[in-house]
Amino acid sequence: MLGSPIVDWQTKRREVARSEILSAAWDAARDNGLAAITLRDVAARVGMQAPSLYSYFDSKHAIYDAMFGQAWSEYDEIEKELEERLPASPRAALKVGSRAFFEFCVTDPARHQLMNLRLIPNFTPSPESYAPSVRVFERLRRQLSEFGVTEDADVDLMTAVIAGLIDQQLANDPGGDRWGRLLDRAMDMYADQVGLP
Amino acid sequence: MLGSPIVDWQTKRREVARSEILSAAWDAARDNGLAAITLRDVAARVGMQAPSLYSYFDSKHAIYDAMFGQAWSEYDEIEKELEERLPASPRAALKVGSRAFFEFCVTDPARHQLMNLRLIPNFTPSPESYAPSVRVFERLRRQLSEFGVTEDADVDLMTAVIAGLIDQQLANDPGGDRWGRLLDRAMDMYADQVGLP
DNA sequence: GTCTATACACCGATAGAC
DNA sequence: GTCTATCGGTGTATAGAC
Repeated sequence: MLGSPIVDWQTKRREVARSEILSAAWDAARDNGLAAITLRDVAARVGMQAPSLYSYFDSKHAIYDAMFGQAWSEYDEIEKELEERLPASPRAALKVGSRAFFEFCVTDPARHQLMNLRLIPNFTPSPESYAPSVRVFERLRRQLSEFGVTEDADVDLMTAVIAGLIDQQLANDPGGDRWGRLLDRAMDMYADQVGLP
Repeated sequence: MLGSPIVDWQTKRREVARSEILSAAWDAARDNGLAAITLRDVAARVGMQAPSLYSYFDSKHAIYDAMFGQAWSEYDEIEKELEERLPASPRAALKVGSRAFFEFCVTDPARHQLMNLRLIPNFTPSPESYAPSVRVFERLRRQLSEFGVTEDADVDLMTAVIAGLIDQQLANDPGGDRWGRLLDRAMDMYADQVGLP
């Protein structure tokens, strides 16, 4: 592959810059809220002028899109590692897995809003950015099926219970654990419902 | 009360205008999304110029605030009527009540975002607008306590289950009923958990 | 009192010089 | 690739007509 290193340098340099921009965007989202991100602020955080961002992203939505993919990819990696040391007991595995997702969402509200809610007007993730979230969901389906839970409705009920605890925690007790401490109990409630041992 | 009719005319006229503005704001929210409301658009819908809105509301946030109070007041009225013909059976009552809230939220996503999520940056409802939502929550507490459910954690679990179904329905199957048809089952699951007959 | 006209600072986005 | 200049739009605010 002669000559390809030069392309790699350029590509890598570009990727580094994109990564720095995304990092600045996350900082801005955590500081002022996801919807309150401004290109001027993000640019200033990386020492650029606002229009220069357009050399790396086609639009503000493209930044949101990359952030969406990044967040789900990050959680996908966490779950991939977690999967190898998951308890054999269905209930214990349910509790460990749901706790991981709960903590991931609750520790960064802006990230959760982007991942799980549709609060950016007219923003729909691109297929590439959507892919890692599909991987996470398919892994959940597979894990549940190994415990004998195969009905779509059963999986939907599971996601609803976890999503509800996360949303209530963030909306009504941010920084606390009023709903977080209900998580294990909620998983037992679900396990009873779908007949898990 | 001589002379008071004049005051009433003025007050009523003002209230009518405020009501029309709010109605236009709801239309705009449903058309373009809650966060995408613009004062110029709202004003145009009621045949005004944008600055004229400041004669009726102190700021855009004041409009959101009034919308928040209006939405919860409306649901408070619905529940007040519903309460008189609630089934005696705890499980049936749970299903009827949760269905009412679910439908109210799902039929108007913009309203749900305003009522239950915190997606408008720096917006916190005023005490007056917050009051009707407290009334709704206290009614739920009272109804549950009549069934013997008195623990705060039990009430929190209930709100989380319903909130989760609503959020998943709106985020992943808007316009459908993929999570809506799980509502009765979820209420049975909850009733089992808290030991309701 | 209510409206129109106008202004300000900021936003996302684009054009074009270098 | 990065900059300056600029566009149309936004929330917000005030001055002043009627």
